[in-house]
Amino acid sequence: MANPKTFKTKHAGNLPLPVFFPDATRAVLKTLDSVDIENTKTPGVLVNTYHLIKDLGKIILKKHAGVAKFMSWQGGTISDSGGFQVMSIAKQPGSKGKITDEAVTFQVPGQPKVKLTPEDSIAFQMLLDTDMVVVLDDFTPPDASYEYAKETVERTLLWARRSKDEFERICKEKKIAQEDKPYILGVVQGGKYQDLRAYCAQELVKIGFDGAGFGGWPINTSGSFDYESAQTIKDNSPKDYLLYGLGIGKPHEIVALVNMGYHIFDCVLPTRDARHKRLYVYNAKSMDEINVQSPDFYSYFVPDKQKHYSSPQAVSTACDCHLCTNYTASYLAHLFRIGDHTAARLATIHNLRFYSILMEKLRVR
RNA sequence: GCUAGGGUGGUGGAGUGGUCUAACACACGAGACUGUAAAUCUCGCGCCGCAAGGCUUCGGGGGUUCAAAUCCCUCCCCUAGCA
Repeated sequence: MANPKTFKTKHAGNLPLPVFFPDATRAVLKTLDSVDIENTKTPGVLVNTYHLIKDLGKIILKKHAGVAKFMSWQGGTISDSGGFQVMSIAKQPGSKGKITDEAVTFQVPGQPKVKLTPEDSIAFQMLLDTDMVVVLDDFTPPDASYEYAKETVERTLLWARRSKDEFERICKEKKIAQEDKPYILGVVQGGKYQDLRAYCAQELVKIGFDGAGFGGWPINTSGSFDYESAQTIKDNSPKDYLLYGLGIGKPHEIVALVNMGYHIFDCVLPTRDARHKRLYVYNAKSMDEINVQSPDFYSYFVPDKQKHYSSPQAVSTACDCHLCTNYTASYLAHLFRIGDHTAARLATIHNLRFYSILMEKLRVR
């Protein structure tokens, strides 16, 4: 039982770990197409069960042999279960969403009501034909009481067992060979309560998964990153487990978790920040000088500032992305100021390349 | 030169006697964003001050009034039309 070194994919072979998969929630990475994503040396993307079940539907998917082919994507894919939407939609104050042991119901005004059971989520993810499927989980809110956190853990475990059963049932029904099965990930809830985290992780191991996800909100109520829970999950997982920081995170947080032994990450930050005019830049003059283990290895660069209006420099000389090799910071500032969508595209490309460089640097340790 | 309409903050533009540092918007500045209901949201934006608060503004000058961006006189400037 050795530490995993690669992530097996259907379309891109074995990807060296660790990996960061940005979020193409609705089978598109906002502002980019699949060729753009590939050019940022991004190895894979995450898609979302709740959003695709609502927007895409099973019938369309069946004609396209999986979401990767549908979006003409050559890299790896992971599907999220809809577990995050249990928190971001169903548990929002005023939401008409409902969570029971049987299922979660999402209701966003103006959008179709979606009811999702753990079995539905797995079945749809198998239809998406991704390289890793994730069990539906009951998200522990960051401010949850011990009693409520325990309730979410128990429901998460209940759903995990049902998800695993459904997974095996479908694999058998479709006669999927052992080596062709996608990875299936259990998700650890429990919030800040370490005994609940440990219990949840241990029970998931008994059910039998390929890896464990650090679930819930990774930032505690005082605003700092919850490394303690990450460590507890690591300590209660088998050596050969894939460890996945769900929705994580900022570059220095990823570095810390990779150092801890985590392998897989996804996050909206690089793409959303890019659209919000925040670019990540290495504090280095060239790619070779980047040292991601140093405390302040990166900074934010906000192009839409008067001081950059006439800058003839590239955003970063330590970056080989489409933006940095072809355009000046001044031109990017101009595109943002006039509100042209090309600005968001170029910034997104840049931030994705920042993250792919980060993971490259973390691989050659 | 005559006639008419105008001159308000970094910009566009409200306001036509008191509750005006002056709506709203843009621009500018600061911040947030973590398994995407987010190409979004929050805050600031005359000057001094941490704040309470104080001070100064509506082309220039003068006047009327308890009170003027708002009314009157005059000068300067802009736009359109006519000479």
